[in-house]
Amino acid sequence: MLPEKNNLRMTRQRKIILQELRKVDTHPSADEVYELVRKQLPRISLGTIYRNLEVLLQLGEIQRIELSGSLKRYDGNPKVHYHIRCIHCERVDDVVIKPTRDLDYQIHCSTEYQVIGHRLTFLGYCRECQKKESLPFPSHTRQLQ
Amino acid sequence: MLPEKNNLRMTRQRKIILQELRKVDTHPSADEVYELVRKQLPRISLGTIYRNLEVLLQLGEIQRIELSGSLKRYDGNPKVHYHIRCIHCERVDDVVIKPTRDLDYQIHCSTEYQVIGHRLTFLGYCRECQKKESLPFPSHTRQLQ
DNA sequence: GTCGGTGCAAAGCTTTTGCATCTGC
DNA sequence: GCAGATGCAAAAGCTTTGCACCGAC
Repeated sequence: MLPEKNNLRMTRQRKIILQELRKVDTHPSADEVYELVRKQLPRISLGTIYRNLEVLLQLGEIQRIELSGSLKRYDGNPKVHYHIRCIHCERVDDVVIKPTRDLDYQIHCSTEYQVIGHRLTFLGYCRECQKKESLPFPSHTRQLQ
Repeated sequence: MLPEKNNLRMTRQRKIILQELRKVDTHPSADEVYELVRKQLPRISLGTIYRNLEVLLQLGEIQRIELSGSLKRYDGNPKVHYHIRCIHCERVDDVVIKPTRDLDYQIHCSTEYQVIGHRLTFLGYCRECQKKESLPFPSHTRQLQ
């Protein structure tokens, strides 16, 4: 869905924010998007970043990942897919398995909710963090934050 | 796992916070826990709530749900289970299907992550919100925040 | 020309933290 | 009595918002 269809304008700022998000696979936070976009538009404000991320989200052009500790992360890939997050360094990667809607139907039947979809995020330690000595807790107490 | 095992003390505050969380199934936010506990301990501070929620989380006595818009919600049920969230009123309910670890193994094999577990949250409209006229967006543009 | 968008700065909210005092054990 | 915990208040994020000006269509 394109901005023009909703009385929205495709400004330079909006275009470059989307462009940068499509370019990376690091699932950046709003502040990281700000830093990326600032290389091309040094005078852009963080408020503009937030406002445009919200617009692009509502248009379905991007996704928001909300399981990452304190801040939200954005994903330039609008297609439904799953993520895996390192609970040590907070890095987020895409997961390659194919999403299913079977579960949604199952839940629709067992609750009174009108189910729209689901979010599935795996948690674990990434390759780099597995090598580190200083993992915060022994395995039996590891919390799935 | 009990506080005593970790050089931690079972203070009145900590005990009542856990008690209140076990009592409700509404997945309250930190501020809502504060309001619940204040009925019994009017002089407790919000800082104490946050510190204790963090301790109880690390002990595995409670869980934290982080998909709920701006603020985090807490669940007094420490067992692994899934949630469903209303994307209109932000209410969170438990889902009755049995969790599986098959997926974790599958992901472990297809990524370089050491997988610890997963979080699965369904999104939709609760019974009350389905009745409301003013749903924010037509169905084809509904975003899975 | 219009009205949506921007930059800037201030405000808003949630969460964390420093510190003196208190209290479980 | 000691170390962990608390209450209070201030600070620290992240995010939103008011407003005057700008620029896409």
